[in-house]
Amino acid sequence: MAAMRKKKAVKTPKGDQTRKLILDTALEMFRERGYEQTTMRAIAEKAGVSLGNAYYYFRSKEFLIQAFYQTMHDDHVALALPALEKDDTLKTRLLTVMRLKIEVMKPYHQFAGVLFKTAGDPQSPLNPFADEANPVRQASIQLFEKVVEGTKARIPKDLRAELPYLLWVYHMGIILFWIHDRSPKHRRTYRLIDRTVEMVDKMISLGSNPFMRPLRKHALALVDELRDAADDVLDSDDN
Amino acid sequence: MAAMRKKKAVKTPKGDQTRKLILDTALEMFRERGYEQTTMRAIAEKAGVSLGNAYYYFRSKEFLIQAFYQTMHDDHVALALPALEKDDTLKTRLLTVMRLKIEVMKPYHQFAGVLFKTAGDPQSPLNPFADEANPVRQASIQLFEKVVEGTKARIPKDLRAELPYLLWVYHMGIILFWIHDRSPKHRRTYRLIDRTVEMVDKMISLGSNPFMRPLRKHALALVDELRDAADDVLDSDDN
DNA sequence: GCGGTTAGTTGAACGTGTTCAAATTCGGTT
DNA sequence: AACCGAATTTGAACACGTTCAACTAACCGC
Repeated sequence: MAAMRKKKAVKTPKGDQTRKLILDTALEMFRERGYEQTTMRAIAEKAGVSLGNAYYYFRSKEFLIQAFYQTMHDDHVALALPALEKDDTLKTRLLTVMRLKIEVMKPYHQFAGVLFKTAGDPQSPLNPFADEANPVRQASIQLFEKVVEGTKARIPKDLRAELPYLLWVYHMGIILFWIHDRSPKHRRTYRLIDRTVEMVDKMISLGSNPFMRPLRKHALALVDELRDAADDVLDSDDN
Repeated sequence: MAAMRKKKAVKTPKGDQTRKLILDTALEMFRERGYEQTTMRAIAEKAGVSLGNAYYYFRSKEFLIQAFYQTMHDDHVALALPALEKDDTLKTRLLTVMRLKIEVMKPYHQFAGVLFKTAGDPQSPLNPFADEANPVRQASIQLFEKVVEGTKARIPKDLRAELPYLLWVYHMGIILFWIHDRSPKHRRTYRLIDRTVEMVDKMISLGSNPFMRPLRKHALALVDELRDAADDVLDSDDN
């Protein structure tokens, strides 16, 4: 009941500055040496603060990953929103958003392997799938709401309501692929995006057809159930 | 080139015994207290060996997870093979295998959260998706080969060839769901299995239809590409 | 300016995963 | 029975993530 959801320990501009300094330093070192190779001590030293101070702003090393997520998302939105002004079909809008996401994450490719380390652990507070209330996840889904909103395509209400979430899951899948993708310039990922966006677009058209109503209802019910199961895990609080 | 793939350090019956002792102790403690809460020191102490000795048999704590995978798989096969003698349709065979898998893993539900912790990290030698040569994965796919082999259903060659792998991926998805499933007696997972096995069966029938050949080719090509991308990651060796 | 409350900062200490050189045991050979 | 090399076992040492009690700085009402 009385579980607090506050994350930021920042209360003053001074703290904001220190927090940013530590995060920037950490991300820079993650980029250069990877996550495991970067120690909290090294981050603190390079940032010119004490070890304990780093823990004042980031509850654990893993929380730096969440901050990284947040940063990536902010950058992504900053690029995507203006770009979305121009596109109008669902297909082009989705394509734009997906490509920009890869663009934004590019510098962190070798570090990104850890992103999914906690994704499967229901206990982890960083699991983006298991925590309905996770603000990064919320914000991320919101972007896909914008992708859907802006289209004139006729999409049934039930599907339209679920679509942002579905697209978000799809986008997580693409990121998972990208993490493993070693092809030069991530060509494979871009090709996969091209192909799958096409497929997604077709499936939405198909699924919007009145004839598909029963199947669609069935499939959406299944999706709901999957989501419920994942979200039910917020019972246990600490640890 | 000269990368060695040996995992077992066991050369004598004595070693086998100690290895088993350590593994059994570890799994028992994982069951009771979970993975994080169980320290290597505690395992060693309870098993009556030294800390270093545990590391002689298991390169790291994570490798105990792989051994756990292996154990689960062995148990699963031991139950599944006899059961498969009786079933003959693809649907019933798959249903049997899936239910037994959950049955076997049941005692480890709360520990199982860590199973997917490394699943997303391309670097990890434990990632079952990224290591084509992983013997546990091989053996696991083999079981699904048996599921497919035993059916008389007409399945096109190209699909039949890929099907065991596809079913294995499907089964990993179910496990991921099960990990998050907090419903009493895992009812939700069993229901999901019932539903999805039905769907899988229908999709195989559908996909086997000659009319679907172009779409099937297309989809299988995509699957191949996904697999390639995951497997390409075995370039880097140590660390 | 002063006292007090909160924000921010420090570094020592602890627990845990991991490594390693040295010691011990084992199985076979002479 | 003595010996040798390999397999096994040991425990101390190290590095790193994390915690925490104590300290300092900043701010606010008076």
